[in-house]
Amino acid sequence: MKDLNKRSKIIAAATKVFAKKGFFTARISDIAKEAKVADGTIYLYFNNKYDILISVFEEEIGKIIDQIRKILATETDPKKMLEMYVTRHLQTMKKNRNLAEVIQIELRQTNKLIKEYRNTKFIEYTDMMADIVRLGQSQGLFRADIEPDIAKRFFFGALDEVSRIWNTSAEGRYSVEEIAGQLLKIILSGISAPNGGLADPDGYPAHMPA
Amino acid sequence: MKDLNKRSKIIAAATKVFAKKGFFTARISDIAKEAKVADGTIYLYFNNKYDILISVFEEEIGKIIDQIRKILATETDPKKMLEMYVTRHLQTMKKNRNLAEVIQIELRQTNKLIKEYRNTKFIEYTDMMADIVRLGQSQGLFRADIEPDIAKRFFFGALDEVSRIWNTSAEGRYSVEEIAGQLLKIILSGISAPNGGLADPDGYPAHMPA
DNA sequence: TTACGATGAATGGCCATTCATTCACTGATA
DNA sequence: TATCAGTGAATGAATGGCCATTCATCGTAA
Repeated sequence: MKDLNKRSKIIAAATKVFAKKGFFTARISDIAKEAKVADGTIYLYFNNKYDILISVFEEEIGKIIDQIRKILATETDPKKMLEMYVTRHLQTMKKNRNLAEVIQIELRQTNKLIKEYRNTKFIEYTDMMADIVRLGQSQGLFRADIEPDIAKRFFFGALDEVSRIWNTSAEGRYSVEEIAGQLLKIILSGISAPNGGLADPDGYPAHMPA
Repeated sequence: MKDLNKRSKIIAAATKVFAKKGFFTARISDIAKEAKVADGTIYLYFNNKYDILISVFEEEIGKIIDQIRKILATETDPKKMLEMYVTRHLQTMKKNRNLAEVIQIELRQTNKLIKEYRNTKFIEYTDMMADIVRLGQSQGLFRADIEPDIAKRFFFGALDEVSRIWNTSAEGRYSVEEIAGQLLKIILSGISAPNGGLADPDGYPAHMPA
């Protein structure tokens, strides 16, 4: 039987190598060397280079989804949930820079390479955020004139860009907690209902979906 | 004299091709064909493939910077300025999908390829946003406990992710105006001072830079 | 002895880059 | 006006290097 453990060893190695060199400049032989495995061995576990990338991505995002699901289950307050999501995301990306980079690459390149591939895992992940927003809205805690499906993109983009910076520049000026705190301030006061969810004194018209 | 016009023709072609195929899968011959020029001609104007990418990026970002500078000069209210920045950015990216994609690629790949390259144009662009935030803070309009240098990343990330979606999925559900409006709601109520910039009733501690 | 995972050298294709050659234009000469 | 070098841009076929993928072979566990 093929060694399941070896598969994860390769995935771990690939994550590292992709992060460091980027998908295209990474060589299969780099991954093989990092995993302490022969080049050919990789093809016993994966169809081709793209397949490795996708596997890395899905596996890792899957892990995060599970973790965050578990955490969110312990909470019912949407504001707290948002806080948990953001904090957890940033913590994970900080701890695992490589993963953060692979997400960046994958998100922006794969759909050009493999058109058939619909990134369900990623959608699942960001939809969790949209669901939290919806929950908050139904409780009158979040403003009703925000579209959850736009908000989720917005928030994910913000989180992603922040962790991109960690990896790119050596900007260690701010701690995870500090950044998470700042983002949460903006997000929470950005979507909170002005006065508990009744009228909107700022005069923003409520959004009407078509 | 070398034809200056030809240089821009190549840049335009490269923008298109990079956007469609991504930097790495784009072939020089693709760009040449798109620009209606021989392969070799490209090397009369650029040193190599990366050079084309960087030139595309700087040229295009440069244009946006000039435009936004001009627009901002007509305004003194930081809230309005923020609004202009966001709207303009989204409009530009919507009108020129290719540019949006090139920015994505460039931002996430080049620094792996060419370590010497410090992306000053991009920094200049996002710093404009940080400056607006600072201005608003000095006038007591924006909350003082937001770090402009974190906020700028956050906002840029959000904008960028939103325009990524335009290009990736065929999500034409929302109009530019609608999305800009939503983002502005979140951003503005996210950083506005709770009560005109005096005390902070929400109990957020003011941020103290180290 | 068999079966099967692992190996890594060899293959083949791709494509950035080069460069010998062509082309187009200028202006000097008669 | 016709002819002829001289100049430098433009061309695109050929080169060379790189690297994903393959597969003949090896080692080993049952």
